[in-house]
Amino acid sequence: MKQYIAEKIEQALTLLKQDGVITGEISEITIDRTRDKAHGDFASNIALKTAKAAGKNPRELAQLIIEALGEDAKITKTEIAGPGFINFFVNEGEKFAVIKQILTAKDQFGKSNFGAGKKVQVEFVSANPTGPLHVGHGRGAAYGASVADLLEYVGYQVHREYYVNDAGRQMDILAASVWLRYLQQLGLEFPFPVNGYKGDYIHDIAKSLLEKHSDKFKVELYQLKDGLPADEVDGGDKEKYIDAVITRAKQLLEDSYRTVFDEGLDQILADIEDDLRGFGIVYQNWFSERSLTEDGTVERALTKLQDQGYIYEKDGALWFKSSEFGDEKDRAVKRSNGEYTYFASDIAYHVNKVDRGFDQIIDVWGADHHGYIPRVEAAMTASGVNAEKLKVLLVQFAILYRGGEKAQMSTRSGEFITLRELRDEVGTDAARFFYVMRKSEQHLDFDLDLAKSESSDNPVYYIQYAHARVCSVMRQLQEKGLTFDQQQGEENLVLLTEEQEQKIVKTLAKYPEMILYAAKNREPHQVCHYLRELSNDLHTYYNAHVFIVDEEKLRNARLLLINAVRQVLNNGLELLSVSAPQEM
RNA sequence: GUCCCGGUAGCUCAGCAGGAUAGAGCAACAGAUUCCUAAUCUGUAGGUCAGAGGUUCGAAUCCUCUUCGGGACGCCA
Repeated sequence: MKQYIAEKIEQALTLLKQDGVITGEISEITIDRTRDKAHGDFASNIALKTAKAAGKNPRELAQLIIEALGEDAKITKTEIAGPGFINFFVNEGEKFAVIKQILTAKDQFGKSNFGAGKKVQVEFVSANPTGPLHVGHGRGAAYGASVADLLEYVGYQVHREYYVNDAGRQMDILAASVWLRYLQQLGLEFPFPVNGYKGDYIHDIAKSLLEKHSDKFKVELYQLKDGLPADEVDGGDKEKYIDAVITRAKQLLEDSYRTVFDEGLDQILADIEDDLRGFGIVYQNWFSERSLTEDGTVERALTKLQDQGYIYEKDGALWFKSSEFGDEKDRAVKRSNGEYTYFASDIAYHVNKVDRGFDQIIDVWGADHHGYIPRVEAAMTASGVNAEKLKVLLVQFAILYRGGEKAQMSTRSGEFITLRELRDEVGTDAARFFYVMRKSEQHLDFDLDLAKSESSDNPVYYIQYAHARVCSVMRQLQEKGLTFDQQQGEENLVLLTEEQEQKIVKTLAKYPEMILYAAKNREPHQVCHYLRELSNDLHTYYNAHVFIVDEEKLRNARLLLINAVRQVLNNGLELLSVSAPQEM
């Protein structure tokens, strides 16, 4: 309907332009749903916006537009209001059309082909596989997944990808940590490095390494310790110490180092994948960073930049002239020790993304990485790929609260609370919903007590209960030996004259617009707010009127309406990967 | 110092491709159940939209400055 009115106005304006009434530019046509019923159903400010170009006062122009609109069966009345708004009153029967649309389209209602099949890649989470996902990763996971799902919903071809940082120093630290725990399990006694990974899961990985390979990777204590610098506890540098341990591990283990390394990587990655699947997230691809180095992609990407003169050497390291492309300063791509930096593989990765033919590339990053954006864009531009295809979405931190207190640390291990612990505590539904409830660039206060509570204060329960309530009414109908006659309901929708019914119809009609807006702006929180509103409409209606009335026509019309509500609640919840229970 | 995000009711937040009287939820207070789930609903109260300028017929929304809070500024990832 909104679209329909916009088109009508466009026609009217074209007409006026032909007649020479309007000479200047016509602004974009916007149609708003009115807040006040006295202002009709829809309103447009087009006369206000175009007044200057037309050289007329707004009300005068509005009158001319209305005249040019002509008669229309769907619109019962138009009027000029305030400074020059045009208010539209829509035919009653026309408003109910959405109910039939919902029940015909079912779970397809709200979907569209706005994206026209364009290929979009969404990369999110991409946490280092050095340990289980924690609650800090949860928001990026829920947000990235919802954005991806929204885009798919409106017709994009979406490719979800997890970039696995399976190379680099952090992974070496992991491998060394696993090996040291393995040695300790074999009876070697030595203090664990200050900078090593100390989580319980490291012991588990070491244990399975021991089970699979027995003492194959065992060395004597002197081989391990001799000649190593001091760790922090002994007055040394913890960074230098752990690097020396890594070097020693590689020397002693030789080819077996990779086995130890992969044992840690594979187990943690399997855990992450399982965790995310449990969180309702499935990727199309897990992209290995290591593969970029191994197949020479990184080398080629850097050579290309070098050939164009964007790489230079300083202090034994290689630098990319990102400052020539808008970055604050130049960035290192190869360290003086000969290893590529993370940035080097990221250059290769982003060029690779574009090469794979995506029309749009979306990276979901933590807000603390925002300073990283200019250098990646600089690298893309310097590499001759279109940096405008990249859109980085930043997600602010989520702070967990329990009993009014911050609860970032896990009470048991003293480490960060894992995502899995969170899901166990509040459930996947609540976690998915709470994480996307706020605008992504807004800090999120995640109230664990609220997420767990089975009360109307909890928006998840509130919405799910609205869905269950409709199902419950339908069960009641059956118990009373009555059947729902959809056909008769459709024929009698005009009987829905109560204000709560009118409100529901209005809210239902907004769903597709809301979805499109949310997708275009990558704002899944819009869906949350919408679902709460629709649920509120339903609960209000429920309390004000009985649906299963004796009068058959009215009864079926009402049941039709609440079934439409149930369908839309179901669609919205499904989009957020939150379940829509039949009963609670 | 530079850059990013934020400041809206006591609290948590919507609204910000400019539009008509700034909205929810929680908390507070007052109510509603012989009736489809009270896991619900209704009502009351609550505001210098951080502050100051500017653009505009019109600003919470756009621009500038100030201020407060969070974050980022590595040969880490």
